[in-house]
Amino acid sequence: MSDNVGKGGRGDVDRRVRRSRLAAREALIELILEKGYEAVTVTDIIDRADIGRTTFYAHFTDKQAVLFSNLEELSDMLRLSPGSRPGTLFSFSLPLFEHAQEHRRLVRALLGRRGGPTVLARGERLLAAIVRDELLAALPPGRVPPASLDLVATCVVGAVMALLRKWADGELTATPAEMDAAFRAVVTPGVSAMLNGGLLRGDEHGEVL
Amino acid sequence: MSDNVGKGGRGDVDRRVRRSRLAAREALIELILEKGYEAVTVTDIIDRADIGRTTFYAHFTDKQAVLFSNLEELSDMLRLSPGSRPGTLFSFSLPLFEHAQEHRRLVRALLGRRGGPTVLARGERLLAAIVRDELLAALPPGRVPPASLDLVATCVVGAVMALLRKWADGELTATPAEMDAAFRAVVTPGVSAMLNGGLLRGDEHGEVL
DNA sequence: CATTTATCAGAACAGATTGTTCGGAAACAG
DNA sequence: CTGTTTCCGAACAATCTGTTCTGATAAATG
Repeated sequence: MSDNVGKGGRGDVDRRVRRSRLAAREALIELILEKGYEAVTVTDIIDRADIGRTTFYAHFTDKQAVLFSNLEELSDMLRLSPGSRPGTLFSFSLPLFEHAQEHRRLVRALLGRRGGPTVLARGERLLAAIVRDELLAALPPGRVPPASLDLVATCVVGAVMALLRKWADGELTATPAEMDAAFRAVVTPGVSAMLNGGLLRGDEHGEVL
Repeated sequence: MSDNVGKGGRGDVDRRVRRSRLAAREALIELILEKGYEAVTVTDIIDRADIGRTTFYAHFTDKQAVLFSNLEELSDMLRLSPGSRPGTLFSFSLPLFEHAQEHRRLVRALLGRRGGPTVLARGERLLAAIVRDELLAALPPGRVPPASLDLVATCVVGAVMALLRKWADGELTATPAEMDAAFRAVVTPGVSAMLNGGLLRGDEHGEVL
């Protein structure tokens, strides 16, 4: 059950299996976009995918398992091109938004308002790891990582994900370049100041300028 | 049904009604913290709250209705003290985090990982309105609101909500003051630069525009 | 081509959840 | 005390879930 690829371990899965699984995944995406994740039932999926109930439960344990199966496709997308021009913070941003546009349909189903919360959480964790690494890498050599590094990373991830979500839902019309520019303009000055200069002396939350 | 307070419109609701509704709300919170929102069933609620099935559906249409009923308590909490010392951006931040700590249990149930996504969306909208107003107010007189104001507001809201969520889930241990400081340190420099200086000319690595 | 093997469909199933309806008991208000 | 409102308990149809059968069918193998 669940996700076993089969005996060979290779990509040489039975053609029927591939067909059934793919049908279920695509059916779920369509249905999410139509009704929202919560409202989709297993019965809906097998009806739309035109597969038997038995077949479904032979490959997936849950509705959620199908979702995760789809998520891998998306997470492969995220794990691309670190780019990493060395003086540039958050170089993942632009490629991320660009690829999101190419796979907009999928992104919308998974990350959008109609998508499930679990996927969002997983996406956040994924991105958080990337951001954390970049922050550590961008730290001037010799500096100890500030205690508030987690806080900063959380802010950054939150900002990116918020942009991505609102864009996927159509509440935001912007090109990838615009979103990248806005994100970077908001976040980069503060972050690099913290990395190079003092971390966060309370600057007694008074005048911020 | 649903949410009518009664004839008087005052707080003079029947004691039995008050009792039943409160019992349902508190039961839901407990159950969310135990099992997560999705897993909670109406049967669970009425069992825990010790009210009849009929009674439940007499007061709430849905599981979600109970959730929203709880949300009002929280949203009242957010709609406090604009503070608004006039040169200070995002003055809502510290009070927000402080009040979140006071009502941590509620915040965790509603906004945390085990909470429902709908509430989160509503909370975001609420916060987005506040942020938008503050951005417009902080704009130097005469300047036209940049086209990317929505993008910026989205980033800011995303950062705050991300902090709040991770903190509620216990994945982040920080005092309200620390969270406020981190949030402000990350976001404020970039935002005020955009408001006062040029909007988003892509400071090097972008050539956006 | 024939055989063996694994996958598939269809139906039927128990269990759980939802939202509704009924009659009678209890709490409330005047 | 009397009439009204709310509550409870039970029972209900409808839906969804996850499992289990049996027979059909497609694929891999010799």
